[in-house]
Formats: sequence, structure tokens, C-alpha cells
Amino acid sequence: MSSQESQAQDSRDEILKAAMHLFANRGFHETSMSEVAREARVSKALIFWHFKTKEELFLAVLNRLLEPYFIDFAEESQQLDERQQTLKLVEFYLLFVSDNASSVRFFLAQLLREQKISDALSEQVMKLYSSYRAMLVELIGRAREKGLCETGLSPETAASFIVSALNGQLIEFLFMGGGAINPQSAIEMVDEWLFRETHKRNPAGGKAVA
Amino acid sequence: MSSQESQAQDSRDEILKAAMHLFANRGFHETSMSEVAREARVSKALIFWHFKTKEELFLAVLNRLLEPYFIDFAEESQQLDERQQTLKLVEFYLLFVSDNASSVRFFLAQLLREQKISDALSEQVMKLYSSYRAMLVELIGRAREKGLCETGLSPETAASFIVSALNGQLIEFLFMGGGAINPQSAIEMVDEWLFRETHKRNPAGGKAVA
DNA sequence: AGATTAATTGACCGACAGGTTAGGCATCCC
DNA sequence: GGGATGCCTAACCTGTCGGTCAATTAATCT
Repeated sequence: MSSQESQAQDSRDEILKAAMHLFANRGFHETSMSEVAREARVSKALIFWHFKTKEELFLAVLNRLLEPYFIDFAEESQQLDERQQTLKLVEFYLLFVSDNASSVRFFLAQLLREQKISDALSEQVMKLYSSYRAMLVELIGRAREKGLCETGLSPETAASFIVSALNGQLIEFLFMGGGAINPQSAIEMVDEWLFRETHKRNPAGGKAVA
Repeated sequence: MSSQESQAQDSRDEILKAAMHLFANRGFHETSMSEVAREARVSKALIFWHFKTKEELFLAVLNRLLEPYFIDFAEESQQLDERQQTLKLVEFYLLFVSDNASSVRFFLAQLLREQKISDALSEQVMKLYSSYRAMLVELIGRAREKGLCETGLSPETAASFIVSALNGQLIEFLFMGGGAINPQSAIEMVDEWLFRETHKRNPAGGKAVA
């Protein structure tokens, strides 16, 4: 890569970073290209050299924000039992949203707004969402077969409920000021709800997972 | 009221109605005063006669939208026991958000913005929110004293968890297409989680509340 | 070195935003 | 009836928006 190209790449990155920040906290229509230019310490015209229109810039931001969302948790921790894997999955979700709070916030705001842009987005988000839930369903199903989990509910219902509870934690975190999420209490809650017997015997649910 | 005054009231209402519709579907910054004027079939200047600024119009819309939110569930169903009251409270929440989906959506979108506008709003919403939770805390506390509820958690923790779960249901409802909320399953879930013993003895949790 | 091409800019444009002004009709009060 | 007041509008003002353009700088190619 020539020095010229890398220089262009740098300015492109600066622009994307600035736009990301502004779009996330102020929204699409409330953010002007001049603001982006100022925050990126670049001329407005340069933005239009990198990105044809404001929408194109927005979509570029969207894609960049989505990158960290594609992770496979399947590989990790094969040797743990179903209960521990389930709890780890719960922890993963909460840590992820508290690490990526600003982009989660951003996506939520988009999803709540016009369907125009969010249609393309919501499809991707939904895919992540349902694959996450599918993993939970499978884990809970296996746990039940092994007798680890004594809930009377079907794995699907239980997983839906857990996901709902996690989403609830998410919006509590986003809206109700409060500091960072504390996954431990949520994990314990799920542990008690799903694996009550085992939990009483071995209550170190939170730590066993860290 | 003179015919003149009622005429003014009518036009004011028309403006509020139009603004409500546009703000809700397009957001604050994406809606222009000219659009509001067109939809309300009045001149733009008239809007500025009724409301000093765009923000003032917005706040008026906000307050009108908030009206149905002020309801006291304290009066209803005094004769029910704590378990039934708790479940009824859960049902109330879910029915409310599914009835007022569009304005809930609207408020959520506003809360996500870091604007001055939402500060006045978020205070009110937060007040509703915490008073709702306080009711849950108190009910669960009383239920525990009476031995109806055997969870090891403190009433505060349990209430927080329930509220989170409800919020999770809310966002599931708002985002994941699915039809109307079915409160029954959520109620049963809470019932089983909080009043497990009682629930097994008298599983008609959902129906007893309707 | 000179010509080409990529990266970057300040100045500029029409469109439209929120908001104002001057005035036209009613209606009300005396 | 006649001025004051309330309701309403067309036309206007000013600033900012997304976007363009001609020109400038700096690296690359031959």
C-alpha cells in the first residue's frame, strides 16, 4: 500500500469514527456533514470524496459497527457441562452489550425509527438474535435430558424467557443510567431459576464461569 | 366558551394531532413545521401562534401522549391476595404496552437520544417506572412475610428481575414482529418463579387474574 | 523532469429549515 | 357603530443543510 493510499485510508477511518460517534449519539438526521467534518478534522468536501452521499456514509458506519457482532461462541469452552455453558452464554450476552453499549444503543435507535434503513439492518440483527436463542434452546434441551435442569417448561419457552430477561437487563442498562452491568446477579438468577437443585448444591455459579 | 375560543381550540387540536402523528412516525428532527402545517391544514404561522417554538409543540405532544400513562392501579382489586395482585400488576404492564405500542415505541426512541428534550421526558417516565417497581417490591415483601413466596432473593432483587423480564417482553414485542403480547405465559412464568409451591397447588394463575 | 493521477480544500449553490412580520377578517365589549 | 382583541394567513428573512466545483498539493509513473 502506497503512502498515499494509507493516508487516504487514515482519513477515511477518521471520518468513519467521527460519523459513528455522532450518528450513535445524535441520530442520522440530527447529525450534519459539517459536524462530521469538524469532528474528523477534515473538510466536508473530503467526506463527499470518500462517500458519495450521506446515506452511503451511514451504511458504511452501519457495516463497521456490525463487525464485532459476528463471533462464534461455539468454539469456546467445550469441556464445560451444559449448566456452565448456559451460564457462560448468559454472561457473554451481558458482557457484550456492556462492552458495545454505544453501538447497541445505535442499532436500537435505528430499529425504533424508520423502516427504510432498519429493514436491511433488522434482518442481520434478527439472524444473530435467533442463532443466539437457538444455542440456548439446545443447551437447555441437553441439560434437561441429563437431568441437570428441572424446570417444567419446554426448552424453547425457557430460552425465550431468558432472552427476554437479558433484553430487559439491556434496556435497564441503556436507559436507567446505572453503571456497568453486573452479570453475576443475572447469572445467579438464571442459575437459580433453571438449575435450582444443582445451584443449591454448588452455588458458585457466577465464579465457575469467569 | 366563545365560538372564537372553541375555534382556536379546534385548530390547536388539529395541530397537535398532526404533530403527534408525524413525530411518532418520523421523529422530531425529521418532521418539519411545514409538514405539520400541511397535515393539520393550517398555515405554518398559526402553529407558531399556538406554540412559541417547535420544541414547545413537541413537549405539548409529549404531554398529551403521556396522559394515558397516569393510572393508579392501587385502587383496583383490593381484595386479592399478594400473589394475585402481583400477577395482575404483571398483566397490567403487558396489556398496557401492547395497547400503547406506538407511543411506547416513540418514548423509547426519544429516551435513546442524548438531547435536552428528552430530559424532561425521561424524568417523568422514570418516575412511572420506579413507582411501578416500588409497588412490586412492596407486594413481594408482603407475600414473603405471609410465607406465600419462597424465593431466597430480596424483594428488591426479585422485583428488578421481574421488571427486567417484562421489559424484555416489551422489546420482543416491539422488534420481533410477532403479533400481540400474550400475557398469560409471562404471568405463569412469574408465578412459577416466585410462588412455585402455591403455583403447583393452584396453577390457575393466568385465569384467576383475568 | 514532466505528465498523470489521487487526496484534499475553500468557496459556493439551491433548497428548505425554523421563525417573523404585517396585515386581513371575525368577533367581542362599550 | 367602532376601536380593541383574537385567530389566522401569505410572504418574507436568515441560517444551515446536503452536495458540487475549480483549484491546490503531493505522491506515482515514464
